[in-house]
Amino acid sequence: MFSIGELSRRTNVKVPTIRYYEEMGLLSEPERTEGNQRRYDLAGLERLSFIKHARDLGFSIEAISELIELQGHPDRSCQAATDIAVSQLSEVRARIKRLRALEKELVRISKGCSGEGRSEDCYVLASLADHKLCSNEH
Amino acid sequence: MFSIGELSRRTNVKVPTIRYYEEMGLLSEPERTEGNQRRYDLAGLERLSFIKHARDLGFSIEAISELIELQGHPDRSCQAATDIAVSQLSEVRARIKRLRALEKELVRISKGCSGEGRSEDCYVLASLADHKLCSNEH
DNA sequence: TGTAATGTCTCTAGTGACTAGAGGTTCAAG
DNA sequence: CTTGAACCTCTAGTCACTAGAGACATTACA
Repeated sequence: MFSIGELSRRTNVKVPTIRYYEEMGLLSEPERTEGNQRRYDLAGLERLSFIKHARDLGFSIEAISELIELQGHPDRSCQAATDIAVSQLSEVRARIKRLRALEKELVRISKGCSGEGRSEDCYVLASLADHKLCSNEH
Repeated sequence: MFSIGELSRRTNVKVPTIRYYEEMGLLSEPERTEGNQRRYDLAGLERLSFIKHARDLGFSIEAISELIELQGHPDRSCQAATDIAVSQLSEVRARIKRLRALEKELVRISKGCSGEGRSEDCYVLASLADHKLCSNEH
């Protein structure tokens, strides 16, 4: 049995975040000491590790809720879990694509100005003011 | 002179967002009709286009504030503007890097499960539960 | 056993960048 | 002059936390 601080250290999830997950229903309410402090067991640790890992991979709290639901029903089909993972993947890919366009644009804008001139003539500011100077859509 | 709705249509920025930008100090308070409705001129339109473009490129409201500050002082050095653009660029690159790691991981996890089995044996769920199954750090 | 330091409790409010909705007023077209 | 769309302000909600206040519990050490 460990305290919330101990759990925090072992999972790298901050204490208030653990309490937040509990409030959101991702973690079931743990046992308490006589003095009302939370005490966790191994199952609690594993559950939190699962959540942490999924969050690190960018899954939303809602998606994680669904995944946990599934874990609780080992006999059910795991199609839903696969769907969630696949849709998460395509979201990540979409974000990458978008960021690459931004990167290109920012490189172009940054290169245009040495930072030595007066802001009146700054290419960075001009580029932002006038979309027509942009090389691609975004 | 155009109304807030007209401005919204021309810039593709939603009406409540325009009001929000005004509240945040990005847009100066426009003239009003006798009936208290906002009326914008060309300067207002250009200012909002600038903000929109910068937001699309991922600049924060705060960064945009600074850029607008600079625009208001054409005689000042534009080093600050360049700095902001460069740091934005490196942030974008960092995000891309991270997302690419996640992408790789999600591909691996998704491939591991056809979605046909029972959730008990699902590789997606197993991967999330056990970080050791991961191929890389994240 | 006493005490001090650290940890934990609940609760409220703040973050960023909006978005939604209520309830009321003004404008432009016909 | 009427109707309906657009506009006004204000409050509250979103997501996933984070920060802080003020009170209570636990632990380490003397």
